[in-house]
Amino acid sequence: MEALAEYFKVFSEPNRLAVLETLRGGSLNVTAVVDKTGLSQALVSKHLKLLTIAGVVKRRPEGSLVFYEVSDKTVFKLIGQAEKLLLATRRQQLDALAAIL
Amino acid sequence: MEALAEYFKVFSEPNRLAVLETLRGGSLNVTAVVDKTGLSQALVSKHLKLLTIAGVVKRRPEGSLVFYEVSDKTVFKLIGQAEKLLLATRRQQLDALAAIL
DNA sequence: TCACAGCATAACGGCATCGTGATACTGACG
DNA sequence: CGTCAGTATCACGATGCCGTTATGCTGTGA
Repeated sequence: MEALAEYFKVFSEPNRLAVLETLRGGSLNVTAVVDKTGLSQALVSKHLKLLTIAGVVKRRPEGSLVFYEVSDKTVFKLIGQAEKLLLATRRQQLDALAAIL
Repeated sequence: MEALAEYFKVFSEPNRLAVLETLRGGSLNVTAVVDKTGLSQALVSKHLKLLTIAGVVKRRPEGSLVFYEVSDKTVFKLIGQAEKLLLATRRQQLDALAAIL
C-alpha cells in the first residue's frame, strides 16, 4: 500500500538512518545529534522533523533545549532484520555467481 | 550505512511493493505481473529489473517467457514487521493525541 | 531589556527517479 | 523467412527530495 511504502521511505536515506542510529542509546538534544553525526544543524532538524511526523521519534522540549527519542525501540529490530536480509541476499548473489564460474 | 538505506529504498515505492506482492504465491512471468497489477508493461519491467539487481528477485527465462520469483521469502517477514510497526506507531500517535484532548 | 545559544524554517539549485510512449530485441511457430 | 507475442530499453517531461545558506523564533541569563 501507499502508507507502507512511505514508511519504508523513512529509512531509505543514509543521513536519516545515521540520525536515528544516534538515538539508539537514549534521548539526545539536537546539538548532540549534530555533533555525533557531523551533519549540518539545518539538515539534522529537517530529518528529525520527518522522523517525528513519521512517528518514529518523539520530540520533548526541555527548557531551551529540545530532546528527541525513539518512540518504539522495535524499529531497531526492523533495521537489524533488514541488515540481516541484505547480507543473506549478497551471499546468495555471490553463490549464484560462483555457480556460473 | 549507505547500503542499508539503498536496500530500504527498494521497498519505498508503492508500485514496486505491489509487484513484489504479486510474487508472494510463487513465480510469475512478466505479463502475469502486468495483469495482476494493472501497471504498464514498461513500468513492470523496470521495477522487476530493479528488484533483480537488488537481489530481492530472481530472473528465470523459460522459452520466450521470463519468470520472476522472490529469491528469499524472508523479505515478506520484513514487510510484515514493517506493517506491524507502522500500525503500532499509528496507535501510539492516536494515544498521544488522546492524552492531550 | 539585550544578547546569545539552540532550534526551526524558507528559499533555492541540483539531482535522482517515477511513469509514459515509442522502439528494439528475441524466441516460437507457421 | 516473416510475423507475432513477450520482454527490455530509450528518451523524455515531471515531480520530489536532498543539502545548503540565510534568516526567524524562543527561551535563558546577565
